[in-house]
Amino acid sequence: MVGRFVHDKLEKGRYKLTSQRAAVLDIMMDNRGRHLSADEVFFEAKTRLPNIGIATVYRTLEKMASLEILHKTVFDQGKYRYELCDENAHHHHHIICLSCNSIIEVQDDLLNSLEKHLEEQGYRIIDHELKLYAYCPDCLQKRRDDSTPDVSS
Amino acid sequence: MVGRFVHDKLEKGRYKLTSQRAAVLDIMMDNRGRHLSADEVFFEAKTRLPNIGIATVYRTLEKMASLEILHKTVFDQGKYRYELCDENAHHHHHIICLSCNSIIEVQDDLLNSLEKHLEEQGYRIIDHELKLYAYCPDCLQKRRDDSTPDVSS
DNA sequence: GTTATGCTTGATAATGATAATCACTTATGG
DNA sequence: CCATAAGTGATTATCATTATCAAGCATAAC
Ligand SMILES: [Zn+2]
Ligand SMILES: [Zn+2]
Ligand SMILES: [Zn+2]
Ligand SMILES: [Zn+2]
Repeated sequence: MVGRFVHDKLEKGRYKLTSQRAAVLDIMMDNRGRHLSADEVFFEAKTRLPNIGIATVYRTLEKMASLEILHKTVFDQGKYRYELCDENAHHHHHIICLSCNSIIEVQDDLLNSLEKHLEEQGYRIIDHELKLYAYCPDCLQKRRDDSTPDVSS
Repeated sequence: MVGRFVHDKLEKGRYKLTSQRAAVLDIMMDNRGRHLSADEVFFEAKTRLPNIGIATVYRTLEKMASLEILHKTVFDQGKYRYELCDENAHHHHHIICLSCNSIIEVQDDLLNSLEKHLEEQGYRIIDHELKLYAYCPDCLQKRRDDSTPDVSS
């Protein structure tokens, strides 16, 4: 079920689409919008291919990242997380809730003016990664509820 | 040689300024603008306190980060890096050169409009971290020099 | 002083994510 | 079929960080 997008990139690298690689890619596509770690992918992959080895998962994730099929990043530390690349050029950014640790994606791209400023100073900007640390609306609401004693009890 | 800034934060946490902690802080102050890993700090600390243990360095860096004396982040992965916090509230951002891996600091803060936009959506933004990946002017110049054959030889 | 209490330290072991190794299997092309 | 290379699973190695633990050193009571 891999799309042309992924197919082309694999062929360009002359890599075979084995069942293991297909399983990993399927998992990533089934979890679009989430950011999975290698062990999470491995756990899910075991349910589809019980004999798959953890090393293959690591190798596949690494390879797909080098082909720019997956984007590799680190939110917390000591652990990489992967997600499907945006097919259309520019990637997105992330808000990480300081309370529930949920990761919300931001599509706004108001960084162009900053990039332009720096290009004028002689840099050639290739990519950027923005992480905003915040409290999400849900958590803020929950906090309000908690501090408002329930009158009915 | 620790400033009032650091002193106050230590006292607030009721922590003693031992010779080991002072050594680590001195190293961080002597390397203002750089981003040191635990082993780099340990190596330098050994020249000042030959008996200092690696565990103490880790503990001290961790403690100083929790007191917001040091800022802890990860540029490459699998390794934390530390730097002194900006005393005046808002922190800075980083440009990482894709060629020489140098880290250049950016003071511009053109992210306010994005933050404002998100606050309107119900988020409470606390902090952000921006990493720009680029080629620095030096590396771009070097590349130009290399591709221009030397006529005089 | 002596003693008790708790913070701090250094050495070392444990942990945990990822990378490397290696023997075995599976395409693929002649 | 045979040769070559790619891919896999199991296992080990690596490396940064954390946990453990006994000893050292304060500070404050006794
Ligand atoms: Zn939240
Ligand atoms: Zn994302
Ligand atoms: Zn450079
Ligand atoms: Zn910095």
